[in-house]
Amino acid sequence: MASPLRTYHRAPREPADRPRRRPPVSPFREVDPAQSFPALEEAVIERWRERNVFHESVRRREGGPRFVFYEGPPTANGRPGSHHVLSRVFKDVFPRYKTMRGHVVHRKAGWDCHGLPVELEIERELGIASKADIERYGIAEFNARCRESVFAYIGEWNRLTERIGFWIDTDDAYVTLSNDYIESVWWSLREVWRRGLLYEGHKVVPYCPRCGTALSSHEVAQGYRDVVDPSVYVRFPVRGEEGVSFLGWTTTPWTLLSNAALAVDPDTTYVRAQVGDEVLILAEALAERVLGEGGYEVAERMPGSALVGTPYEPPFSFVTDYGERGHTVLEGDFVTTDDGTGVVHTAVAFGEDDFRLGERWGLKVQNPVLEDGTFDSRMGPFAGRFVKDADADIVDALRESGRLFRSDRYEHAYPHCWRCGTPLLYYAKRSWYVKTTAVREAMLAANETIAWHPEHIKHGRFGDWLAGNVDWALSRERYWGTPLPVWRCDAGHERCVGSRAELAELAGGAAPDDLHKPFIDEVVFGCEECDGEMRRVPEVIDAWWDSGSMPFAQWHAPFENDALFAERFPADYICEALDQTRGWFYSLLAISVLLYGQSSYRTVLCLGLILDPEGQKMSKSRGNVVEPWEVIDRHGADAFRWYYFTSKQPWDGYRFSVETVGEAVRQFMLTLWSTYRFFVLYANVNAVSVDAGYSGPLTDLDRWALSRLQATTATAIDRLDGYDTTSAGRAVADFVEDLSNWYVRRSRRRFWDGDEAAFFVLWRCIRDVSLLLAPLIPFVTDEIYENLDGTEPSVHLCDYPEVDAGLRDPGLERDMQVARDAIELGRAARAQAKIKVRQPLAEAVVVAAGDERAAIERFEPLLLDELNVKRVRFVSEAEELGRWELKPNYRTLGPRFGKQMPQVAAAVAALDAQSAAAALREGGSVGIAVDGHEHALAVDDVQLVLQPLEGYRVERSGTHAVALNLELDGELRREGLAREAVHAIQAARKQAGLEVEDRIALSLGGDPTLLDAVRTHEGYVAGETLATSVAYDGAGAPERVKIEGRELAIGVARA
RNA sequence: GGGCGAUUAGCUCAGUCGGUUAGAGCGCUUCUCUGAUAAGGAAGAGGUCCCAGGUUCGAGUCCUGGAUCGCCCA
Repeated sequence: MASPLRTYHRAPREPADRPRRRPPVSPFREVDPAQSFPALEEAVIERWRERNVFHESVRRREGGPRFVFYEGPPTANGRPGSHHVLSRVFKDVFPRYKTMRGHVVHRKAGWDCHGLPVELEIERELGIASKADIERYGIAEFNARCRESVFAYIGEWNRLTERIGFWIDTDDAYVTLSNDYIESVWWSLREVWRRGLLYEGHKVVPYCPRCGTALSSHEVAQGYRDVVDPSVYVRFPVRGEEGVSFLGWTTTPWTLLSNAALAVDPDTTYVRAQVGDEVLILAEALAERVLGEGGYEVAERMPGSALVGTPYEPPFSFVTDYGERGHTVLEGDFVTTDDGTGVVHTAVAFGEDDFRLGERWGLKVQNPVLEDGTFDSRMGPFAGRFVKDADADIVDALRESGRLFRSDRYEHAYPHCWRCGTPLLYYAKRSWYVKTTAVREAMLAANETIAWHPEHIKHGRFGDWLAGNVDWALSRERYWGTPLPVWRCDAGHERCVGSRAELAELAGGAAPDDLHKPFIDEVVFGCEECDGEMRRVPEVIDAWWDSGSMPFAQWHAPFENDALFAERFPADYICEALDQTRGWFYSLLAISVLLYGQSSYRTVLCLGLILDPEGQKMSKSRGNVVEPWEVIDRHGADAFRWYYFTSKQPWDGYRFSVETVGEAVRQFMLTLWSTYRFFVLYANVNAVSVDAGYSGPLTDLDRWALSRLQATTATAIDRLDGYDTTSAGRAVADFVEDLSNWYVRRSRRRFWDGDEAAFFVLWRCIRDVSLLLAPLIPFVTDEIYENLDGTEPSVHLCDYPEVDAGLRDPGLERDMQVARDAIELGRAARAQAKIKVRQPLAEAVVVAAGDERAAIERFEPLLLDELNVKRVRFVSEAEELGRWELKPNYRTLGPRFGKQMPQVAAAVAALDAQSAAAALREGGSVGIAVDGHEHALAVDDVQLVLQPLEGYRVERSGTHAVALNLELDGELRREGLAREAVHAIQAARKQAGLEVEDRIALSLGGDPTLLDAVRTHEGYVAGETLATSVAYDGAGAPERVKIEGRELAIGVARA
């Protein structure tokens, strides 16, 4: 009797010899299943170098539409970390994508060279710690060392940049320290100056006493830390009134040494509170909080205005001359009753409110603190001490003098120098400002033109920041920076120099070879307005102005390259971490609005922080930093990139470790790789060549895969256009999953048989996936492309796939989904019945009607095979398997009935479900009455849910269900046993160490029922196990297994 | 103290316009399959969708208040 089972082995086909449209792409290079991705990537990099792929990818698009990318310059004086990898791969992916979409994307690298961090590094190297030390050491020498140090790690940066596949032109990088760059920056400042927007002001500024310089607001923003400061309540005795004191409050006791006045709010109610035998004056609203409930009695109430003018005794008397109104109570509009006592201690030189109050009332500015943050010689025992360190002793002194009312600890965020960590002082200083407030409205308008990702930054963090904009504190009293190009004479005449030529002309010679300090300071010239001598002011500028000037300064515009600048302004895309909101994102916007009245970027992607797996920020001090090389060496750059691109929306931050990247490899990269390997393996085994223009017959499964590919392509394009790698990547990953675990699994036999259509479809899908993902994971995709196609020298020189509408078949995709659902139901039914898939069953009963039935019928062979059943029987009515239940479809009925929904639901429940279901499934309608009105419900208005009857092996989902007939006859049983035997023989082959293609002589023995089953299906068994002969004399064969309690002895020998 | 964001299974994350049975992957348990796979398939366990109010016929989703965490600012 002929076996009903097919034999799947065939001899490899001869290579096809018909004409091809393109060169043969087979045989393919063999693929190592245990390929090391890091090693593969190194090889791909080598190939990119040899073929000059990056530059070629740009060159080929010259003349195409332009996509402008600006590189936010990092500083190369430290090692790059995992967070740099994050921003660099996101900077890479969209330029790559746009290039494949036909844009020309020039990518000029840049390095940020100036600034305090660089100076600090040198100070550490030299073992010095103050500006005086630097000047002693020599500014020329110091700056020379800074110049070297900014490129100390450039080799490492370039190595990492190349290794992670960040394509950027590092050979043509802009550097902010070059004379050309500085000159462009000067030009920008001169433009600002000419419009009267660059001014020197005397303001209280956040000041780092260690670095000896003021900080801009966006620098201050970087350095808030939680600290515990003293919180002291101090008596300020009313002069001439024994036992009566104002009660003041401060968290900076060191400023009490220069107390100049007290401030009260004129409209707030104050009280004289009797506490024991003393009287304290403070705001009524705060009395209870400060003095305790019942701890005092109110002796008198008065408005703050009644207190103004009252003289008092200051807490210390080192300096007493604060002018006429010194040490009296003043009116202050900033006084609140939020905390403290409502009586505000004022020290003119420290604090913005204090300073304004002093200006308003003519208080004399006495600043007893030197620029290094220590008290000057007037301050008695505190002279020479750093102010913050003196707090405790000052509190002690107050306690001894009886002035201290209470001392607590107060935890709050206080700004620290973002580089050196020293607590900042708010300190009255002269400083240069750019009047950005003059263009605030223009900045807000420009912000409207920017596409922010995530969107909430636009009107949230960034918009708020712009709305509350203050003038940009531009100057730094430091050494290594772009010199502020302002020259001034003793009479105060000012000249801002906007170019080297202008400077040379003024100085009657050449501009210095190096525009930095100290050389620039040697340039002196005569004043045009008086006979004075013009000397440069000593300051350098905020390095953020440098980086924000890159749109023009990278080209040395406007001195040259005007055309280049014009065509590459503004940027289409920039990307940095979220902390640049007030950094580069701001400096770019502010400067371009000042100079050009528009934003210098159209789209900006903000990236989140890198956290460790516990959600803690990664920092050297915590020791939880993941070094990028660790990840790259272990899992590879593609895995690293893939993790960043697809694990979540990038601005939410990453909980990150080497292991989480490994998970990305296992989940996706290996699936892709083994699908690819499968293709190559069988293409080579069968010597199949693929015709890229194959137009022969295709199965539904083939057309399904190609349709899914088109849908995936459409999604990828749509999402990448929206700067969303996360859903683009996930969509492609879903497709690869379908390809691997459905298309390939369902098509295995066709691949064994060398089926031309199957090879074409799989080839096309994998090749297209390599194109779709090339911007995201540029290495492995290039490897795959190279092997499968190779028309171009690299995948990165290809066009991004377009959607081929002709291959789209949404109906087919829907039908396949229905069939897969039904198969899943059947498998669940098998699992429930505990019947192995190896055991064939006679029948699957499927409840389905209409489109669903058509879909399942279409894929009946799939169903038969997946469920290992002999036939499918459809029943359109469910009576046999269960009962229908009717539920209202809220989605359609809700909008129609609104408030009446509960009545509708009741009416639906009251219907006779079986007859209603029958009517609806035949396309009819059913009527319900609501409030006396008749309404017709169509099939979409209800959900039909099948409730299975007891005692059936039924799995159901919504309107369809699958039941299995579990009855086994002798034939089914024999077939099941034959399959079990094959399973056991395969294991024995493996055990015997045979290769998969080895032919064997098989001898079997043991239980007669088993032998009978094998005899019946001998052809099948022999075919499956590659047996050239089967003997039934193997009672003594070495391998013994039990199949359903019966013994089988197996002997395999290489034939 | 203010602004912005987040909070969904043990973990990492989806969840569309508000629609009534909230999903996936990983991990775990059990079973299964294996002639590509470090794989695949099935079942199971695992959820007060941070809490409390409110709007609504109906809230994970919208509104208000609060909690916790992060960032930014004072």
